[in-house]
Amino acid sequence: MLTNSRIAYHRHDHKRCINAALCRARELCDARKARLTPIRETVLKTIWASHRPLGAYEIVDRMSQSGTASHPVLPPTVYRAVQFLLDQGLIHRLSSLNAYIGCPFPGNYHSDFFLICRQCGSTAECSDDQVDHAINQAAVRANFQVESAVIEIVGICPECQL
Amino acid sequence: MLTNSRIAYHRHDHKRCINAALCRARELCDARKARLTPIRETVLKTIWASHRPLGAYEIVDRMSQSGTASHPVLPPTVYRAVQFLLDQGLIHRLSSLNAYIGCPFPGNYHSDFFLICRQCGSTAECSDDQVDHAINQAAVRANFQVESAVIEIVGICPECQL
DNA sequence: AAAAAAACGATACAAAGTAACATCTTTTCT
DNA sequence: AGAAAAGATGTTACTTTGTATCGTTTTTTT
Repeated sequence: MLTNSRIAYHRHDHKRCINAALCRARELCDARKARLTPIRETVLKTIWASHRPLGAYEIVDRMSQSGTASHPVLPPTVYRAVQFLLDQGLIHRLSSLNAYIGCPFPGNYHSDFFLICRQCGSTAECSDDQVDHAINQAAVRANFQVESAVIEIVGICPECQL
Repeated sequence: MLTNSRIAYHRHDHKRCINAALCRARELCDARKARLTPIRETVLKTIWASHRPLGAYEIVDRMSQSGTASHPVLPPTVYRAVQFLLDQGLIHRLSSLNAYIGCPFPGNYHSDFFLICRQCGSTAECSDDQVDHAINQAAVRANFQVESAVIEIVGICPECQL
């Protein structure tokens, strides 16, 4: 099972996470000749800077408040950047929260699901063959051709259980 | 595996589905002393009458157009009825669609996931121990305490594959 | 029949997301 | 380099989805 749950739910130097994510994003976009513009990078950084998934308007607010921009940041700007980041697989959307979270392993193709803490909001991403297999089995029995899946598990993370 | 996929994706007398669902709903609410009022019943019927999940405003529109009501049906009315039906387990919400669908086996406690056809919108509900088990295994390994899950699979249904 | 609780009607509003178009920047082509 | 095309951003206005609030009606309880 591939997961960032060891990190996501426990104390760690989050600045390193952010830096690593930005680095990796630059690498990937470079390789794909996709343009990771300043705005897109800032949106990605803003998302990563939060320990929990951020809604689009939270991103708008945080970017506006950070004061680094001369213009106010407007919704379409953020939604466009978010769409780019989704297309590049650098972030994921959590349907049940209308919110976005950074992908800890972009580039590697993977199916994914999320463990969302109801208490603190911390969210880990997982990729697991067993889960994929079980879903596929069920789909096959229903003669259903799977294309994509939204799997969002809500519960209590290890830290909040203490 | 418990599922209505045999029915949901194929031709059948849908009026019987609707009637059965309404009957079952009355039974359950009766037993629970929950009040299945005319409005709530109409909302449930409207949801069941559609072969695909319905958004709240689609319910508003269909109920308004059906002309049986003297007043126009307003959003809060529908949202309240929807909340009641969700509480009673008579319908489910599909987060990825912002839409609602009737539960084919209310009353029996069951975890559930959905197979949503990208083409025609038909959606089947499934309950499967293998899937539950795989998810739980993954959660245990992350020390995560599962409380609920949103599992929505998108793909192509048997009919639309032909 | 009176009091309490539950449901509903209506207005107004909050939150999430997008269409359209003008402007600016980067890339491409010659 | 300079012109043309493509891509990204700024801005306004709007659509869709979902709620808070409060007054009224209906149902239940006592």
